[in-house]
Amino acid sequence: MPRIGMMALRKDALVNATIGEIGRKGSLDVTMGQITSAAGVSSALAHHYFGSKDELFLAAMRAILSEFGAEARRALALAHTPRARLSALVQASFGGRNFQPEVVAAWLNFYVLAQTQPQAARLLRVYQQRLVSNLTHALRPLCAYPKGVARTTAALIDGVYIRHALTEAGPPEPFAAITTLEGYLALATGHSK
Amino acid sequence: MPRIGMMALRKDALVNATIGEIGRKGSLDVTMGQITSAAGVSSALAHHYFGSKDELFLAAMRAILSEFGAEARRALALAHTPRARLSALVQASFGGRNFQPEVVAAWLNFYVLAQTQPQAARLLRVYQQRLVSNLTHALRPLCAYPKGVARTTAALIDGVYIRHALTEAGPPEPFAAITTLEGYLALATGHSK
DNA sequence: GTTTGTTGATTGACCAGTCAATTAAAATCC
DNA sequence: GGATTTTAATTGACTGGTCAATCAACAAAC
Repeated sequence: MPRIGMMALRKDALVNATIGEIGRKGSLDVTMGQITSAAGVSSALAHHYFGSKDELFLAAMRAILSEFGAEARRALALAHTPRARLSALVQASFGGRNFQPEVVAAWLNFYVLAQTQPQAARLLRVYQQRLVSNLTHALRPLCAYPKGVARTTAALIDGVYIRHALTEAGPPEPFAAITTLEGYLALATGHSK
Repeated sequence: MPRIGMMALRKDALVNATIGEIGRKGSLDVTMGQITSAAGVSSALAHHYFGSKDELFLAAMRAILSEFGAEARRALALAHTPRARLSALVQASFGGRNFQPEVVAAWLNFYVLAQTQPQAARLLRVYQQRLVSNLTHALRPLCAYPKGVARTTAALIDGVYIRHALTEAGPPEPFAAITTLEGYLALATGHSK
C-alpha cells in the first residue's frame, strides 16, 4: 500500500525502534531483525532506507543528540540570568526523554560505538563541545575559571548519567541527579539556584 | 609439552590478551580467535580453561577490578591524614595501569557488559560501593555531608574516565584528570591538597 | 506504465563451542 | 633405572547457528 510519504514515517519508526531495542537489550548487539520487527517492517526495508546497519545506528544517535539539543535550546530560551541558564542546561540533561532508561542505555552504547565508528566519534565530540561551550558561556560571569568548571560540570553530568544507567531498572529518578549537579554548581559559583 | 603449572600462565596471558584486544578494538565485539591468537594459543585452549567467552570476559573484569583495589590499598597505606587518603584514592584511579588507554577502553565496555551480564553488574556494583565507602570514610572529618560528596566524587571520577576514553589515542594524561578531581575536592572540603 | 513501497528468499561470511586425537611430562610400579 | 600408566596441555577440524546484506519480484498509488 504505497501511499507516498511513507519514507519519513518509516525512517522515524526505525530510528525509534533502534533506540528502543538498544536500550532494552543494553547493548549494540541488536540484530536488524529485532529492530525491524519492533518497527513492524521487514529487515529489507531498513536496508532500503538506510543502506547499512551503521547508518541506522548513526541516525539513531543523531536523533538523540538533536533531541537533547532542542530541549537545551528550549530551556535556555526561558532562562534570563546566567545562573538560570546553568540550571536550564542541567535540567535539559536530566529531563524529558533524555533521562528515560532506554535513552540512557542507548547513550552509553553510543559512547562505545564512538570508539570504532569515526562518524559516531565526531557526533559525540560535537555534542560535548557544544555542552562545554554553553556551560562556559553561562559560567563566565559567575566564577574565575569558567572553562575549568564547565569541563568539570560536563564530566560530572556524564558520570551521573552513566551511574544511572547501571542502577538497573529503576524508573527515571532525575531529582537526585539534578540535586547532585546543583550541589556542585552552588559550590563552584557561590550562587545557589 | 605439558610442563605442569601452565594453567596459571595461560590464564594470565588470556586475560591480558582479552583486556588488550577489547581495548584495542574499543568494543566487546572481539572474537575468541583474536584473543587467543594474541595470547599465542589456540581458541580451543581458552574454552578448555574458561569454559565460555563470558567467563573469560568476567575474569578480565575481575583482573582490572582487583588491580585497582590493590593499587588503592597500596596508596591508602601511605596516607596518614583523611585529606591525604582522599588524594590517594584519586591517585589510584588515574595512576598506574588503570589509566592506560586499553584499560580505560576495556573499562567502558565492561560498563556495557554489566547491562546484560548479571555477574558483571554485581562486580561493578561491588567496586562502586567500595569506592564510595572509602571516600565517605576519608571525607567524614572533612565536610558536613560526606556521603553526598563521596557519591559526587565517584561520579566525577567515572565521568572524567569516560571522557578520557573518548579523546582518542592520546597517551595517558593523568595530570589533567587528577587536577580536576583535586579542584573539586578542595572546593567541597575547604582543604587543598 | 512508471514510481514508490515492500517483502521473502537467499547468500556468503563468520564464529562460539565441541570433540577426538596427540604430545610429553610426571607418577607409579617392578 | 627402565617400563608403563596416568594426567595436564594442546590443537585442528568440524558443526550448528546467526546475521548483514542482496535481489528479484510484487503491489498499489499516481
